[in-house]
Amino acid sequence: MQFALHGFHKTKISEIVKEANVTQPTFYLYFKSKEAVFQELVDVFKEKLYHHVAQSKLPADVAEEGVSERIAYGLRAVFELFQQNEEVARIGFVVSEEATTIKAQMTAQIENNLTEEARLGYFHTTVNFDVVAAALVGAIEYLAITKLWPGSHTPDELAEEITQLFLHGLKK
Amino acid sequence: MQFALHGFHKTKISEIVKEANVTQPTFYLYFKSKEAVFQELVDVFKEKLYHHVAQSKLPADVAEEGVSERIAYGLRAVFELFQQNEEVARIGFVVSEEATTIKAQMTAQIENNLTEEARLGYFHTTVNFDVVAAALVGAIEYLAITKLWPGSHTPDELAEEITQLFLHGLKK
Amino acid sequence: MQFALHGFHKTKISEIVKEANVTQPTFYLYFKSKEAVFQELVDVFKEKLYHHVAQSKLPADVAEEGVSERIAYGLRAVFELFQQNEEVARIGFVVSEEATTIKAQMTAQIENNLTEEARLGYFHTTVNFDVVAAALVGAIEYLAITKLWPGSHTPDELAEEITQLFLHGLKK
Amino acid sequence: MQFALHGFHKTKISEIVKEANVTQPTFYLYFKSKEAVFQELVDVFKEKLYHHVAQSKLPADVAEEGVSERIAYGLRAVFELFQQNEEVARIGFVVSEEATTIKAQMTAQIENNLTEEARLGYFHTTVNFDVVAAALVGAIEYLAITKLWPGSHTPDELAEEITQLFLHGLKK
DNA sequence: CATGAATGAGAGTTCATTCAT
DNA sequence: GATGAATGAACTCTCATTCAT
Repeated sequence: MQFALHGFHKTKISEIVKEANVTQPTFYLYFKSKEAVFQELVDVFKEKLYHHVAQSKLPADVAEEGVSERIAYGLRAVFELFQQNEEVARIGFVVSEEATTIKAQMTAQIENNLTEEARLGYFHTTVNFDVVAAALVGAIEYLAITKLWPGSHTPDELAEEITQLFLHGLKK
Repeated sequence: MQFALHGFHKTKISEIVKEANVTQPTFYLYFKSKEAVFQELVDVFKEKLYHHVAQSKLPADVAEEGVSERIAYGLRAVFELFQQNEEVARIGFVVSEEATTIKAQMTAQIENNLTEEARLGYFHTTVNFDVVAAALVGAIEYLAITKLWPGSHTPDELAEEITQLFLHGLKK
Repeated sequence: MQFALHGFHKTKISEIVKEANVTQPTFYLYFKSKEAVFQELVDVFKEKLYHHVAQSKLPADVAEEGVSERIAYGLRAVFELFQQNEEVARIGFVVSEEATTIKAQMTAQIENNLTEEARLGYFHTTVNFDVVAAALVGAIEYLAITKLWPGSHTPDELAEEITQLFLHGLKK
Repeated sequence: MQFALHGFHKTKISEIVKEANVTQPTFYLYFKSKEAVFQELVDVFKEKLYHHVAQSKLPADVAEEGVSERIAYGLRAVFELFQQNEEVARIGFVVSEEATTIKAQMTAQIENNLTEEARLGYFHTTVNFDVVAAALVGAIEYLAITKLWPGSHTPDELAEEITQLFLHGLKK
């Protein structure tokens, strides 16, 4: 899909329809406008993302030793969603203007989770969780772009690495 | 600057000149083309970034206990650069097409530094440094956008938090 | 065609399309650019001219009394080409910048022919054939403009007159 | 002078003033408009041409054997004018729109002279003098462009060649 | 007298969008 | 339901021309 590759402005209707082997008027038979298709794609992603995130919560009574697993699980789920819906994720998470909002929401949710878990005593509290959450979201985005979508790393690998890093750090 | 806010395509010469209270031909008195101004801004940022990064390297003979300091120092330097050159950084690091390349180079450099330091025995080697480096760059970008530029956090705070996080992790 | 009348610069797309009763974008539906259309017209003329000139050569074994005929034939062919393709000829031979080159090539070819024929002893050799060739090309151009295209003279008449003049001169 | 090289439309005021080492407002101190300068140059040429032509008439009682001389003399005078005033001649005789009119007038004058001389019995009357006159004017223009201004031939050489050609032709 | 700085008017071009068929 | 053909509106850019100083 052209939008995912070139963003909104560089994507021309003429190219979209050429790729789809239809004519321009046909496009307007199915979509109200260029903006509308784009928005629809963003909405599809949002739908998927929210549905996914809602389902990816592990039960609340996870034991201490399960925290790492829980985090890895959630990350893997996100990366898998991104992998299986690359185009739509690229649009909704990277190139659209709404991406800002979407990422903000995701950040808030992560911050919540972390705070909750910290309250349960799993983490030390020398860092601010809003910063950590933002760092995580930024990391996820850039890893998707540079490691996941090019195919050099699997969701599993990335989830493991990031979990390890964010839980234990680099220091020996 | 309009470019920093809206990117290249949504930024119209007509808006730029309206903001500057001049007419369109005046723009072309000072700049060769829309593309040229944009590229010049990107170049200015690149220049600053490379110069900065080159200077922010601590001496190689830093003692073990200095590693944390070294990393915090480097991060603070980057965040300060971003803060003092918000517009140009936004353009060069976020909205330009060259941003991809610029971030890739920065990632490579960070990976190098980390690998070197790991060889000196400062870090454990259970994570891949290319992933860590990418995670760091992604984190930096998103923290700049959501915490630094809105003004809620200082370069110092962000550098401290991120150093803490990346060195020691969240786990108690 | 506006180009033939006003040349490249004074011809505006807005006028072309007004003449054709369409809007400006329609122009770009059929032509790549203003420059491209113009060049295409020049190329069409060049193609025609070269093809014509190549074909208008009489056999080499023409008898002495045939030389006059040969020249008249060649001239008539050129004038006919100009008459039947007035617009394109005007563009390619008169108003385009490439016209200089095109006329230079034609001059060279005529010079060749004359030199060859002189070597066969048909002409006296008290004139330089490069000057004669240039004179002929200049004459052809200006006669086309002032006598042929306005319709006051036919290709045949012009060819006869010029042949007569260039072979025998005015002197009694 | 830029006009002579590039014609009216491709010549920019900005280039003219750069060449003259003055600023654009200064230009408008001395000339009313771009068009006005151009027209002034054309007028200068016209003035020179008419003055010249008026003076270049040999006495009417020239003897038979003087006709050739008379023609050569007139041609040489024209070529000399063109050589000594290349820029202005290029403008007035080649690139301006008025050139058409100027050449037409010159053609008419030449036709007159020829007709007169023919009436005196110097020429045979198997050619139409309007065609001959046009051919001569066309030849003069193109010879000036290709032989005189590039410097390969002198006015004298060109005048001799053309006189020879137009009086006696090529035929042995 | 000369100029630095600016502009009105208009050029070519592009693109999302829509009729008539 | 689908399209060939067309367009309104907007864009970047240029250039002859003119103020305020």
